[in-house]
This record gives sequence, C-alpha cells and structure tokens, in this order.
Amino acid sequence: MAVRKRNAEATRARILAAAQQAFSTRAYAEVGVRDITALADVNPALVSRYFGGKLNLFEAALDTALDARLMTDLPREEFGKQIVAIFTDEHRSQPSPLAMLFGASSDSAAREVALGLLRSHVMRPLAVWFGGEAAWAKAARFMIISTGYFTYRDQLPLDEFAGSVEPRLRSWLEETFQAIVDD
Amino acid sequence: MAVRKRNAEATRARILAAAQQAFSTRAYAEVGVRDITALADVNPALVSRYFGGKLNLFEAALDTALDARLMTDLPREEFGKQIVAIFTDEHRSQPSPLAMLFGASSDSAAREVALGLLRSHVMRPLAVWFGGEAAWAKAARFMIISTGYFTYRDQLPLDEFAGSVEPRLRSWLEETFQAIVDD
DNA sequence: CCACGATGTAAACATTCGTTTACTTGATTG
DNA sequence: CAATCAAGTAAACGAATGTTTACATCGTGG
Repeated sequence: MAVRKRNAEATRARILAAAQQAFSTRAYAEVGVRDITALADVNPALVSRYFGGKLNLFEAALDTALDARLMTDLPREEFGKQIVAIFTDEHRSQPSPLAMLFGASSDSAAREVALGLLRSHVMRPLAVWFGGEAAWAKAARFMIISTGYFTYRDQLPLDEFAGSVEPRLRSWLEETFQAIVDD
Repeated sequence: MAVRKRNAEATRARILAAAQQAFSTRAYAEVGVRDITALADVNPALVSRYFGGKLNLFEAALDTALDARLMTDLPREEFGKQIVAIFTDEHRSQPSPLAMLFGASSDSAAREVALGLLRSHVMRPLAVWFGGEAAWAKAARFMIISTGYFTYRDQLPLDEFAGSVEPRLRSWLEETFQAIVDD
C-alpha cells in the first residue's frame, strides 16, 4: 500500500466506495472482503473495524446508494423514455444500486438486508409516487421489468444486452415503463 | 442412511433429483454438495464420482429440467393466460427450472453454464417459435418479465408474491405475455 | 520533544467448502 | 460357495472465507 496520511474517516469512505463498486459489479457472495480492501488499497482487517463486518458493509453500501428519487423525480409524461435512458446509459460513472440489490439474492443474510432496503428505499416511495389503488401492483410491475433487464445486463450478461440496446427492445421497454404511469 | 439395495443408476438419479429440488429453491452458491447428498440420503463423495463435481451436477440438473416445449406447446391465442397459470401454479410438484437458472448468477462458473443452456434450451426455441424479424427482441421481452417475476417469487421473496398473485398484477402479466405473441 | 492514543498492519484463527483417498461392504458371476 | 469388482463410506485434505489478535507506527497534544 502506498504511503498515505492516516485518516480514519477518509479510509472508511475509501472502503465504502470500493464496496459499492465491487458489489454492483459482482454478486455479494462472489465479492470477498480482500477484494474490496485490495480495491480500496487498504488492510482487510479494517472492514471489521470500521463497519463491523462484511454484511454491515454491504448494508451501508446499499443504503447509501439506493435513492428512489432517481425515478420519482422524473416528469411523469416522459417517465418511460427517461428511465430507459438512465438504465441503458453506457457512460454511467456511478455503480448501479439495483445490481447490488439483485446480487444479494444468493446469500441468505444479505438477502434479508437487501429485502428490507428494497422495500423502504425503492418500492414504498415508488408506490406512493404511482398512487391510486393499484399503487403496489404498479410498483411490482416496475420491479419486475427492472430486475429482468438488470439481470441480463449485469448478472447473466447476454451479449445482446451489452452495448446499445436493440431498438425494438428499447421501444418496448419505454412503452412498458410509461404504461405503468399512464394506467 | 437407511439400508438400500445397491444400484448405481438409481443412486445417480436420486442425486440428480435432489439437486434439481435444491437448486430451484436456493441459489447455486448457497447449496452445498452436502445439502444435496443429505437430501438424497447419499454419501457426499458420490457427487464427484457420478457427476464429476458440483458444477457438472448443476449442469446435468439444469439441462434435464429445461424444456422450452413447456412454453412453445401452448396455443398462441392463449399464451399469456396459460403461461401465467403455469408460472403461478401453487401446487406445482416439479422444481422450477427457471429458478435454477437465475440462482446461478452469483457464481461465475455456474453463470457460464447457465448462460449456455439458457441460450440453447430457452431463448433459441422461443425466438424460433415467436418468429418474424423481431423474434429475438420478443424472446428478450419474455425473459425479462419471467426473470423479474421469478426473482421476487424465489430469490428475493417479497411477501406480495407469495401465495396467489394480486389480481391486477396477474392481469398485467397475462396481457404483457400475450402481447409478445400478438405484436 | 516525547508519550500516548488513534490508525494501520501482518499473521493466524476457526470454519466451511468441494474434492480425494483409502477403505469396507455387498451383489453378482463362474 | 467363493472370488471379484462395483458401490458405498468415513475421514481427511487443501484452499478460501470472514474475522480476531497482537503488534507496529504515525500524528498530535501537553
């Protein structure tokens, strides 16, 4: 590790950022503590010291990254177009929170953490924003499509989902997302 | 283990059946060889002997279970209704092949296996059956919705997906699946 | 400037995993 | 009935995991 000025807060932040990057690229179970700390250029023991363990680090990383305003701040009349633009943005710099979420499904402890944050940070705000008596069903529709899309983009990467999205598929995604708002 | 007549073929079949059940309930990485063999009431060493290891067992289990005819044998005019009936069948006895598929996403080796079988056993037959120039985009639409649905039924189980499906969500699923055929 | 606490490190620990090895048991065949 | 080889078992192995421990070192306040 390169010499660096000692700074607990900065080191904690380095670990958190590395965790977000790692967990959004690979599944929770597939990312080792040593992978994260190597990425952060930091000693593995510091994960336990600063976060109390891998699971708590995952929760902190997911909690920090999840923000439903990314979706509920969009104009309703262009919801479909813009959400697809966000999801398919090839130049996105920040890690994908949803990918972190779905990558947690293979570990029972991480799954519990992820489910809690999924409800409180995504589905509830979305349902409120959609409104009406079908609010929850609409939130479920959103989650189903998003999850399916991210699965084949990040978790089970099919070649066809890499790079730019096929036009017909893109149109369908836009229409199907927009229909959630319009229905 | 209970005394049982020695029979290599039967033992192999027991292991395969146990693997299908286990892998369709929990993710690949979460299922241990010892879990499977305990379920099959068989010695752990036999997995390596009969299948050459956990990964090959997974491939055999998935390969045996995946059969696109489950979908392509349905009447086109009722595709949506019937596919949803199959997916939401609470009394289903046999393990869900698609759940096995998605559970593989957290292990890089299993992911490669699953991707290969997904293409050859599901997407290609589906695309052929859908036909037309949008065949692949249609197959992708099918996979996105299916995957999203199964994720919240099996992998990240949301309470709302347990038991019977909420009527509005069910209608949407039926219509969205049917639209793939009709478009 | 020196001591002390915060920060970082290296190593080992306990556990779990898939797999292999050496061995025992049992069914079949001549 | 006995011999032989397939079938099954128990135990241990080596690697990888998250975490803890004991120690080193840096920065700072008195």
